[in-house]
Amino acid sequence: MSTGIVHLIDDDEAIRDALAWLLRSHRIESRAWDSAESFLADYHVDMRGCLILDIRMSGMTGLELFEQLLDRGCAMPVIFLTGHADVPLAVRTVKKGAFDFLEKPFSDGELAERVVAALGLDEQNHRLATSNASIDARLQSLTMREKEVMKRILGGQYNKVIAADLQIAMRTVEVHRARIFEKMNVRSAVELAQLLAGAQLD
Amino acid sequence: MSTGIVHLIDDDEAIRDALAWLLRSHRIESRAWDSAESFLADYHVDMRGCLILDIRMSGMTGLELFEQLLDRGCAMPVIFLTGHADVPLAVRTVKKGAFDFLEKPFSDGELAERVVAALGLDEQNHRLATSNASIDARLQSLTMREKEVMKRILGGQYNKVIAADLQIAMRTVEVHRARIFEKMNVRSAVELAQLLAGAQLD
DNA sequence: TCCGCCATTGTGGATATCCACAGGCGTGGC
DNA sequence: GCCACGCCTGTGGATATCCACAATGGCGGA
Repeated sequence: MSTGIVHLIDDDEAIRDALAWLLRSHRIESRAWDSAESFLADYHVDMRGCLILDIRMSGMTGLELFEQLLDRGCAMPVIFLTGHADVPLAVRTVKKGAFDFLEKPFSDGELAERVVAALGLDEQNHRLATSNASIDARLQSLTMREKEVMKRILGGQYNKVIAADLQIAMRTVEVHRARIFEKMNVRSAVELAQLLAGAQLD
Repeated sequence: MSTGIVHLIDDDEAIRDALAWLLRSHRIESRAWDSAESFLADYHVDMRGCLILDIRMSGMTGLELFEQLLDRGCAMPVIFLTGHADVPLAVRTVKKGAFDFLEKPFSDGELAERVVAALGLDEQNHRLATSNASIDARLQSLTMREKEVMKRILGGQYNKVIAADLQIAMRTVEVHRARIFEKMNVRSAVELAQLLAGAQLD
């Protein structure tokens, strides 16, 4: 069960109503916004779901909104609606990370299918982000010295070598190592390497 | 210095000549093919460079060629040329991995810029593939038992636990472990984990 | 001034690993 | 029949790690 909804952003009320109705008939919850500005005013990075953007709106365009969202670290998938065939624009936008482009007119089923896929991707991104945030928090809890030791542990160095490298006693390295494993919630250097390898951190 | 060239695939001789001339004026080497079929007949997975495909050709189309190449594990970037604005098609193809779409008419500089970027990506992909192939070869050299032991080493298990798990002596695990490290060219479990984490294997 | 935390160093001892050497059994290929 | 290889087990011993406990000094905040 997804906790995301579809954000409908279009300055044309008739379009918003039609889209909301269409999605409702597929049991998909949505929220309508009459401008990019009003959406941005309420936007926060923890928002879930996906966006349906008309590419051309008065005021801030769909593209400008998309750029803003990228800048703010938004991970929600974005589906563009366009009535004008502009291949270079579509290609450029998709390569920048837009989820999809839909050219009007399109069938109800087609839109619903894309939306379902987009919400699925949002769910997946959310799980990944949650996992990464947990790992990142653990990393933030390490002291500077612990980070220096951890870097060398991950480089495959023995405690004796780390001690020589940092000009401290091997016993000190042993203490740091134990603290690092405790804070990162792992039991060995291998587990630590695997944990960080599976994460995509900032 | 890239060892890749630009493969020009178009059934229109005038287009091929014009493109070749344009690229030559930018000191970019190219090879022309008058059909998708003729290119495929000569294609092999070790080919380097990038492709410029006209999307509509008599016989096998550019799209059909692209699908064939994906099936054959081709990693060379593909730039599509099209005279017809078809947003859904362009979006679908780019999401499948096409490097770019260029709509006619386009400027010389624009094409050259895309080609240079595509050749750069090919270079990067090649380095990655070479590294992965080396790692894969080392993995292939492991015996079945060694693979079983390695899996558990990477899972963070101690030798004593692996021994109990596989119903063999701990000394046996020690021997396998040493052989694994020798074949994979690492000195510790951490190095092994890092090696495999950095690789994208089949 | 006191307290908590970080960084450091140490003792003692158990467990895990690495290295070298040695040998047996089963299987498949020549 | 012989040989090579994989898998297995073992001895001996050195090195690396983990765990528990203990202590000191510096620093920053209350």
